[in-house]
Amino acid sequence: MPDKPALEGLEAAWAARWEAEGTYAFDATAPRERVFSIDTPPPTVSGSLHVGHVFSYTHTDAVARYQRMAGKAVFYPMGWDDNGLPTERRVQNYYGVRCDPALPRDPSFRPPAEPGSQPVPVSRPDFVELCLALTAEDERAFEHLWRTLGLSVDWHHTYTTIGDRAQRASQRAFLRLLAGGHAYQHTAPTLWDVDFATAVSQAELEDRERPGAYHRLRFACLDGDGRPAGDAHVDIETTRPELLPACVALVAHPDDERYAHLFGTSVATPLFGVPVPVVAHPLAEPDKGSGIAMVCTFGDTTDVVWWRELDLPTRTIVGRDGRLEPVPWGRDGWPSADPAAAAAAYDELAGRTVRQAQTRIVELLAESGALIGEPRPITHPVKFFEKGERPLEIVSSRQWFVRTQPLRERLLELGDQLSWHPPYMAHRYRAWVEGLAGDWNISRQRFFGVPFPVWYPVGDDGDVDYDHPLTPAESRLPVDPSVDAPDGFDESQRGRPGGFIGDPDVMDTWATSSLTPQIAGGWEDDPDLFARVFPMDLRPQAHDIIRTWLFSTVVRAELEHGSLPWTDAAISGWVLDPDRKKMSKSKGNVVTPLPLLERHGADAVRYWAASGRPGTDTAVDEGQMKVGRRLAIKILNASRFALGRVSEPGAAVPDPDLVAVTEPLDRAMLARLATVVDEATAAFDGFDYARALERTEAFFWSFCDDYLELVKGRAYGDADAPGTASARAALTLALSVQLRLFAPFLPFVTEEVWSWWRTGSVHRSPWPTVAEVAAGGDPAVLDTVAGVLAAVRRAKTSAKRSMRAAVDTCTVTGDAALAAHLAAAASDLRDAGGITDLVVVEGTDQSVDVVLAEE
RNA sequence: GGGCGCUUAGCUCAGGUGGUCAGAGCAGCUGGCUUACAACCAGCAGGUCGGGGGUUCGAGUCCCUCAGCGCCCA
Repeated sequence: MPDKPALEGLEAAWAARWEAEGTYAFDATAPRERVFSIDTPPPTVSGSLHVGHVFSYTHTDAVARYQRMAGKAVFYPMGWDDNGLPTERRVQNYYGVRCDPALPRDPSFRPPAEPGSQPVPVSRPDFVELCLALTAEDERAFEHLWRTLGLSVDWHHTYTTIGDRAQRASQRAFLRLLAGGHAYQHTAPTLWDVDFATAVSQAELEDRERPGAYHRLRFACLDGDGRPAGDAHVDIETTRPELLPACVALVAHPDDERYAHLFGTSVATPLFGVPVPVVAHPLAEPDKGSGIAMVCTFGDTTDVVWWRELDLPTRTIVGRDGRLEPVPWGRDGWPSADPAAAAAAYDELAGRTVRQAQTRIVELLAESGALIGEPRPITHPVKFFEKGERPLEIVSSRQWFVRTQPLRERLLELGDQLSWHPPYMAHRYRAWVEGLAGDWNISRQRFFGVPFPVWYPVGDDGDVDYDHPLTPAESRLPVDPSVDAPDGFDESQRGRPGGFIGDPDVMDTWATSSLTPQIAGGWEDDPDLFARVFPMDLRPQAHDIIRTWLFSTVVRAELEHGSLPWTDAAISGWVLDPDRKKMSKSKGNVVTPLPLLERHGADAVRYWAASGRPGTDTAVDEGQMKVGRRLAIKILNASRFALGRVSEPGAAVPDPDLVAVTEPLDRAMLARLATVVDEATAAFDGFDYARALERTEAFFWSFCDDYLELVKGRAYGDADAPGTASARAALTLALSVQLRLFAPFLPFVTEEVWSWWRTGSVHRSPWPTVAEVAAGGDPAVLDTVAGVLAAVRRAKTSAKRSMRAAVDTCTVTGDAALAAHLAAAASDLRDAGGITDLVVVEGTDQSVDVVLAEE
């Protein structure tokens, strides 16, 4: 035991020791019922280190440490999410490169030393190499952070979301979805980000308010023979006049009297003379614009619904590059009353971006007289890719989908079966599942992801047969169809008639990370491990990704295993900046964690994090960290004092012995501690780490302030005296229990103190039980005595005297119970208060009268 | 527009099933070198628990309503 204990250096020393001794190693022989498995969120390693990581991972770590001490073999792996767009973007910016999948691999390729003004095109294999190299570096930075923070993960169980294991699991799961009819390929309206050149799923959407303008366009009514019906016309209002060539119908609400007479008739689009039907649908909003809308393929998601439900034709004009594509007017589903005029008008638009096309078509419409009045500015919600900067387009393209629509009822059931902490988070999931608008698009037109393990035959005529995909045997996985050839073919046949082509796409990042329990748990690769850890016990995550990560993981576990992936979901809040504002890179208020750890110490930062209640957004608060640091120092000092009392210098500290605790005051303290153990245990069982900490801490401070002061004198006494033996046994027990209660929160300082007098790690010692400290004591004894001691202190303070000042007489008035309490601990109270004469008077009122000795 | 959460001392927050629940820490103020700790200790002060209404013998604690803040989804 050091003379002057300190916190400095504990992190490095104990982190190394834990690693060397395998303190947090998972016992892979433990039966399932003794295993507690955690589906650790894999941090996006291409992102910056964020104090939010420290916050939520500390919550999980506290729970993991509790479960381990409670006797569970804790499966706590660490994953790295290196897959996907964030890594691509970081690599592009870091090296100044751009992936061009048309290029072949360049064996002599070296990345530019400095990013130049123009990105250097590189082949897909070379680009992927760069991604792997950079993420490896990022992973080391994260691992350093986690070790400094003291996460009790088993570093022998790590995984990535793009490594071979992840690819094998993702591809195997995909092949099974395909075989089971849960995955299908379809040319369908697809939300498309022009800048990223990729499809986007519903989960990645966000609405943003953008300025726009209603343009009032006049459509001529047609008679039964498709000729203009005199001057009859109908006006619609649209914010996207450039999509007029893609118009396939007008739609109004079925109950809208104004348009009822038009249902079933046709009208002609201005400029292009395309006959389109007027139809009724309840999603048309009578008080929006003129109440009748133009349906285009496709302007927004409502268009998609109308198109599907009303069985309308498809005329898409926006290409994947966000420009208007050529249109064969008068042929192939592009009817027009005057194809030449339509083509002439459209020639003005083709090749332009949607923005440019809008400007031009408004001019054309104005010239033709079809634009009624001036455009009317409005602001309205527009759909964006959450990472994108241009409004999404909806294009028609070939994509892989997972069928989620038929699962909705089952998914709601599963949501009900999952235990949510805090419970109200279940609403987020339910609302999302109930609002699902379509199946899950899992194709992404990107490069750094898990490829679809699929090829397509190329016919002798050179046409690709998408309807009969070629798939590999599971034993071949992982495969990269852009490099590997399908069974029965060789590489020379790639892209040739009679040969094959590989599916060029990669999977949505959620299609991979929705399998984290399977990837981490060794699904099919290590059946023994998998049987012991799956379904897992806990999914910890933040609330913003309930609709993505949590939802998709539930979908995959249901489709592959017919069960929930875990029993409990612990949803953490966000970390806000010190002014309680959401942190974001653009605001520049992101707090990085390492300086905080260096300034205050890991235990102190963990204390702050663990004070944030489950699900509650919490501000970065260095004040709380300072409190945590003081707590850690207090634990050092109080332990040094207690251990210095319980044995002679140099002698071993005796084992805690409840039987030796005979004094009522000592038993009272232990009885109080028993309730703390009870509350902390119950709180942890409900994943409420913050409550467990708060109870433990409150007890500890009163233990130091009152109990330690009260037993000081007795503990210094003759070792053979029963009172001294009782005090020493109680101190030993109380210290042992409190160190273990604090261990999940303050792993470094508790381990340090534990090492002074116990063998083994505090983190592998059993969680304290009520039975350890239940001596049948009456906690009121301690309350009463501490109350009188406080009154004595008050008297000294108000007399501006030192705490050492002697008290001539202390007269306590109270009922019989109070008198009994005082009698049981009178000697300790006199010692602690410096009281010469302690007088107890029985009476109905309660009071403490203190007469100080002369100075 | 719908859903969820929050609104308790200057600040950050606790307050399972309604009855010493009006609390803690920080900040503030006043004292004290007390042989574990001055990176400490002792003490003091501090709020009509967002507004209004209701249920009840009794409501931060349940119900309704209004207001503000935040998030999610349309």
